[in-house]
Amino acid sequence: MPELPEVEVVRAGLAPAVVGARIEACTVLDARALTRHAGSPASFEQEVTGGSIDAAARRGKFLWFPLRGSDRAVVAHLGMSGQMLLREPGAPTERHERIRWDIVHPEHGELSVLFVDQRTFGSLAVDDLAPTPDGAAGGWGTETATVPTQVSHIARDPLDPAFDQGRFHADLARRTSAIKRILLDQAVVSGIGNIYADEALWAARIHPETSAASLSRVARQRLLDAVVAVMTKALAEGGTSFDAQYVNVNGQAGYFAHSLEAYGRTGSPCTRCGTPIVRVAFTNRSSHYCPRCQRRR
DNA sequence: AGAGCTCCCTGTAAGC
DNA sequence: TGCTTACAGGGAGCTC
Repeated sequence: MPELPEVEVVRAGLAPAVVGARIEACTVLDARALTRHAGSPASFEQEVTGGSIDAAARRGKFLWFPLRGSDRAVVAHLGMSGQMLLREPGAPTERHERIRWDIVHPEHGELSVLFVDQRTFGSLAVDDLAPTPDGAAGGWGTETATVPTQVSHIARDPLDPAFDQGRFHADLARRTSAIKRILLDQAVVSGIGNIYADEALWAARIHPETSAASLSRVARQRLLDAVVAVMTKALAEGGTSFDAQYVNVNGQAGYFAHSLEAYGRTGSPCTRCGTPIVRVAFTNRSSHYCPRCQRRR
């Protein structure tokens, strides 16, 4: 499932191909990919066609592509199964392809950008860009201090140079919910999904059901450091280089799977203490943790 | 405002 | 073997 490291791999893979490119044609194959778009599929196609992409930006799990001279951007969220793929022009339709752009890049020539999404939780939309309240760049991949209105409520992610550590500490100290729920709240800290939440809690030796407010400042910082460490490591292992001939930008997870310590390791020994990792239900999801290293307080 | 729940969707895998 | 059910889960939106 694409979380921050996977989405960043997609952003970094797309950037050399799409920044500076002009969208010559846009085809919506499935309107369900436009659930966040305010207008009709025809209006999406019309507005995107002819647009030139100025940047490939990301905050948390959201991507956006500012359109030149318009104060508007195409916003993309991959949901659970979304992919953005680069293909040669005229490439056959993918099984779950929802939207396609035919672009022309001044250096790389013609390419197709495919939005493919099996479970349709992802979407594209055209949205207004609004100034950031803190005046810093909107996210990775852009120096412009704007962010799409759909993304404005999303907190900066922990890898963002303008991430507000003080606000992170204050939010955790104030919230009484389980720390895992708070980690997954994109308005508190963005980019974390179920996998990296479990990994960071394991690394910081914190039980997922611990009340956020009960954590000491030291524990909060240890957790934040763990989030940064696990995401940085995942990103480094997933980094891919741009291939001008045939670019395959793949949003699927899995490359980091061999490094996982908690997620998906139910019954396997904790690599720190040997105790079997347990799995418990958690708000329609699962939590994986070591019952010995991550004692409930 | 915060907490906690449902819903959206499809493919895979486990269970009977 | 074939059907049914559980499960994966991001984030909007709802109620209390």
